[in-house]
Amino acid sequence: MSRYNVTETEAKWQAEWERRGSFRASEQPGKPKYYVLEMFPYPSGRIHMGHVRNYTLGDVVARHRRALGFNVLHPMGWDAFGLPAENAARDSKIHPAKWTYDNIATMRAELKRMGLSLDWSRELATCHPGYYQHQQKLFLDFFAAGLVHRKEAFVNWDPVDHTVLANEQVIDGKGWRSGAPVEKKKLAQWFFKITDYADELTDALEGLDRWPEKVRLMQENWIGRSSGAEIRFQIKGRGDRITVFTTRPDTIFGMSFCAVSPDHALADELAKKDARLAAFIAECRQSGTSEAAIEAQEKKGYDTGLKVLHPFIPGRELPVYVANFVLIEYGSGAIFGCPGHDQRDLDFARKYDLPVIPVVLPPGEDPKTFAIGDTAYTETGTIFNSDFLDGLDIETAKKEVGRRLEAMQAGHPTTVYRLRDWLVSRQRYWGCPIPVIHCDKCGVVPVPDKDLPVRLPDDVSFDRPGNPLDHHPTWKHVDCPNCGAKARRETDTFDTFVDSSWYFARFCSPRADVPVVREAVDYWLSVDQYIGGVEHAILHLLYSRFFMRAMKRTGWAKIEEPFAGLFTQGMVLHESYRDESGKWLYPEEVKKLGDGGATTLDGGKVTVGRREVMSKSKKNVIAPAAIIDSYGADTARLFMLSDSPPERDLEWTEAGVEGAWRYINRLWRLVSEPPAVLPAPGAAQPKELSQAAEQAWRLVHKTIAAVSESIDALRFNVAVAQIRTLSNALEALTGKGPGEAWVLAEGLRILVRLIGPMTPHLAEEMWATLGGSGLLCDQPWPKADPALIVDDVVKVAVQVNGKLRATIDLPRDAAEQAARDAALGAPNVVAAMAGKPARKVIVVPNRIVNVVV
RNA sequence: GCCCGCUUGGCGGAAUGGUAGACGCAACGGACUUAAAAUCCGUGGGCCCGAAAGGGCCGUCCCGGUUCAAGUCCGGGAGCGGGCACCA
Repeated sequence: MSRYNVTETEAKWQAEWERRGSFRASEQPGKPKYYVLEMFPYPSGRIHMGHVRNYTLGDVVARHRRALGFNVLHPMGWDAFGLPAENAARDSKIHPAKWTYDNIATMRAELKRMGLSLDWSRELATCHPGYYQHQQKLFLDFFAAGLVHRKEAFVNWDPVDHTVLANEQVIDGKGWRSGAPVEKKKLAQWFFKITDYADELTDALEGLDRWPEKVRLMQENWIGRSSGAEIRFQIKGRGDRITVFTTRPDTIFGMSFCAVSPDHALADELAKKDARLAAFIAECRQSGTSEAAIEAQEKKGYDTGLKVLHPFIPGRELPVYVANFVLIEYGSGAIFGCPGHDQRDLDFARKYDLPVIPVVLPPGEDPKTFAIGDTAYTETGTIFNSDFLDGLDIETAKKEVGRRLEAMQAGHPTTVYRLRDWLVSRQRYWGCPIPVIHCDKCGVVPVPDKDLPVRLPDDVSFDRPGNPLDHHPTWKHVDCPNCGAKARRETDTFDTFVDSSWYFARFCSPRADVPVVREAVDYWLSVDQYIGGVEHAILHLLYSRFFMRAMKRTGWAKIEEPFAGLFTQGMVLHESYRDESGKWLYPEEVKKLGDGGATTLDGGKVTVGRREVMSKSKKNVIAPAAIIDSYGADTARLFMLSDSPPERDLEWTEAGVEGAWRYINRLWRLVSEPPAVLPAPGAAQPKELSQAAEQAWRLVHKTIAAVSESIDALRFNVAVAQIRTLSNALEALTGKGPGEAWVLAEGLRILVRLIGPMTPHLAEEMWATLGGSGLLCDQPWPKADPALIVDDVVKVAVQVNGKLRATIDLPRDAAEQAARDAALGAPNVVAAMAGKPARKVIVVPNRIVNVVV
């Protein structure tokens, strides 16, 4: 028996595809294009199962679209800048570039063994000057267009490591590596003005109808548009005002205090003359920003002694506090407090004994007796205790207050956003240098285009904490391009999210000496199907949407939305194992028992943990390379596609892999050792088909239709099930009856094309064995014969009072009367009706008859 | 706290409001084999009646509703998971 030789076969076809350049893409005006993209990997060292799943999903789409006649672009690259390379440099004395390029070489080789239909000629790495020089150019264009600014901002500062930390790197208020309490420090940083697009980025979400609803919602919440009013309160005895943002201007008559953030300019000013206030502010800055810290933290305030005047109540003065719960980043960094209708304000008012005046009356409450207890009232109601607002509903009152504030020039309706400008400066070496120069005379001077790229120096050391670019003896010292005086290079590099915000555009013209070639991006973009993990639902996908708009503004593209279709795949899970001492064990270090338990290889006790995301720390990882070594890429691909719907998490199981492996061998046996001699391609269809052959032939066509639909909807697990149903039926053909050998041969030739996107190597091999000409990957997608996908006789269910009582055979599209008569004549139906007359009979053609008695 | 999603056999999962459990995994019974692996055939939601053929009742997290008909639609609740979070 000829066993399927995976290793040889897969290598053979991979070489053949590469030799022919089967998946090279080029612009072909007039041909419909299709751009399939999976989120490019970070070169961490090895390919992991998450990658395998991601790229397999994308490859099915790419190969299917190719077969449908689309001009497909399916590229691959490397998100190659980032911190792990610097850590490796520090810990193992390997240069970040070497570490990164070595990893890329390893991972590229691993990826190539998966048989992906990628255009490798377009490969790019973001750490290559050939990529990042164009990023620098884009930055300069954005800068010139006013989309970039430099400003002082509070950042997380690690006083031990001497570096800024991202929010994600602050755990419980402490630096993730040093463990030192993080300080909020004001530093000059570079920002992209993503907030300029806050409205547009929100509004355009609605048009992204091929994005998951969930991701659109997350982005909407993240941008956090909320409308309300700005109110400017006059400070008593001073010329200036405090500007406050509120979503509840209707509760203005319930106001009992004003509060500003400890980081507010007014607090700063007052602290200069008030040591106790200065101490209070310092204390506020100390305390952590973590969830737990906030939860535990009490509302605290410091009475500045200042008073503000109520805009609508002459003579009413209200105290001004500096309060720890007011955020400088949101709104104007100041609030008015209405304790009756805001829980935080209520907590604060109770602590400092401030008045609580209810101004929204819940429906059915008596205005004379209604009072606020420990819970602020935030629901709907009627305004009272509020002069000219009395009796109005909340929405009307908001409008009225807005109108009056405007008339008094004391405020106006406005919209604020949770979204903040994107801080892109990082005090890191392994990133794209920000191409500006600081000159004492000229200020910030952009690096002239002719001096690009600003290259990273190779000779850096990592033996000191902080930014190696800053420590470099010569790199930062340059002459001002403007005045020629001694000046200093910017030593910050870009956040790596900048690199990934436009790589999909660079893929359209990856070797161009400009960031992108307009004809190429105009032809290929937007990405028709983008596939990746949901963990990028906000940052990467939002930044890319901003970048596309910025590129349009600067003339590099004509569209706003980079990704027309988005699919977020589930994660790959595996059981975890621990031995008696609690040490994590790799799956290959345990022996599985039949009852779901496990032992160590020498019989020791093992605790089987729940299935969770594969992670190195828990050792519940399976190396893709090992799976490909023993089962081949097609097996891994088939298992991942068939076991779970792609959007859900997938549990990796040895048994499931075995199942996929068995199926591949079974298909191969059917093709290599068919039960009868198979007619060559093109043989005419026999005039007569046995009943079995006829049925199988109909199933072939039904399967074409069903699989096409399933793949189109990315329901690959269903597509695989449908193909298996077909192969089960073809397998049952003996090849002896009239036409059976022909149906078997033609059915297999179609089956091979249907499974081609999923198990491409096996499909090529079967195609060749079946005498197909050319490569399978160049074959068009099969077409279903509409006449064959409907049966002449259909099974119709018969219900009595909604309960199934019989199944009857009827000619397709039988007349209603005929269906009714047949249904009422079925013995079980007669019995179930127990002699009662049918009150009503519902006939759904070709499906069901329901008799109501 | 706010927002969102999910819940179907032992397991992964199928099912345009129309025969719940396709397809597979694990399991069990059998064939082949000295034996095992591989392979092949068969059984498979629960309970009940029947020797069998077959039939009955219950069943898609819980409670209620709409409908001739609900896993699917609507209202309420529980559990699990995710996102955001002192956002005024």
